[in-house]
Amino acid sequence: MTKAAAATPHDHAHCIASALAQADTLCEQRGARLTKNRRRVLELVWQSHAPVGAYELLERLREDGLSAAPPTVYRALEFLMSQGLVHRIETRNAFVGCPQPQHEHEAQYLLCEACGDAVEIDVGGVRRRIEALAAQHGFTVTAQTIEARGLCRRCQPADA
Amino acid sequence: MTKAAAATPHDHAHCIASALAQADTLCEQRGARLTKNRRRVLELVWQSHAPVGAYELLERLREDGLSAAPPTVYRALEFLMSQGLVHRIETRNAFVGCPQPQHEHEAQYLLCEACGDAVEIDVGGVRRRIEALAAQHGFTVTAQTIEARGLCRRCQPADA
DNA sequence: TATGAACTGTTATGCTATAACAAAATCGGC
DNA sequence: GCCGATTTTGTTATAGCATAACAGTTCATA
Ligand SMILES: [Zn+2]
Ligand SMILES: [Zn+2]
Ligand SMILES: [Zn+2]
Ligand SMILES: [Zn+2]
Repeated sequence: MTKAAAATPHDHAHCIASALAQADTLCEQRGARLTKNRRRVLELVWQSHAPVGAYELLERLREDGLSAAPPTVYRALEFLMSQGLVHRIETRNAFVGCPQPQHEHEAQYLLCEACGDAVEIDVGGVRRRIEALAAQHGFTVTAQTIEARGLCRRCQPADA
Repeated sequence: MTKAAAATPHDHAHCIASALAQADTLCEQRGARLTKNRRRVLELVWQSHAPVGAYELLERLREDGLSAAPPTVYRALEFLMSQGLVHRIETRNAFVGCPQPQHEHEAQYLLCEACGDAVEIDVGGVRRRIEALAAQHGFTVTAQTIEARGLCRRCQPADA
């Protein structure tokens, strides 16, 4: 790990297992093919709650002894994102698993600059507010990126 | 130009002149050194309202006959951003001039996917809403990136 | 004009992402 | 099961974005 451990201690094995199980179910339902590679990349993405770069995933794949090149990873990520199983963190050029892949959505994120964790949130109405204001400019919104950086609960300075 | 012309026809020469004049004044006031290179990069950034990549700026600098390498551009951009004269568009790895550099602020952007233009907006209260929700998660926000993509007024499909 | 601080030049390198094409696996109809 | 069409994967090469490191220059000011 290049970053500190996950901000919130918890049964992370459960996070991983749950994410993979959901992915299996969803892809089954949708007739999408969660192939071995794709599933493995998803599992690697879920190794932590901190977004992970494509080339770090590539290293992990290679540690498996697999033959892998950048397109291997990027294709898998493209598929996983198309299925809503993974989101891209624009301000980090990195990827993180989605805990709520059942319903399609764009995620909003809190990104801890100390431990690296990404927390997906839903700031109710914010997207609609932005769409409404955009409309006043004659602008039709099709996608939004909302990412906040700062310090998570566990990484607050001690004098808080 | 690699993109279509600016979405809104207007006296863009005025945009450029105004931006440079404001930059001169602000840097003067602040004792910041708006050197020749930095001023030239700012002028180049302002050639359009569409965010421009660092390497495109580099090309333009070289067309001036100047010796320039990537750090030349990135250093200038770093300075201009530190002075609030330029904002970075995360979802495009590109940079755009700020029309309101007097007061320090983080910008929110509408990005047209057709003509490339970036419109800086202020969605009142959205940042505070996000900060408030973050606080509920024990999260202290220090910076936010809010970028919406879609179609600007002039780029709407004809059947609208 | 000496001196330190800020800025710039230059070379090299690292990280992120995709193009292009060949090979293999998978699926559906026969 | 076999075959052609489609999808996925392998492989090589390259494009695009950003910074490290160090040397040289300019600038403010004492
Ligand atoms: Zn977990
Ligand atoms: Zn943290
Ligand atoms: Zn203009
Ligand atoms: Zn447009």
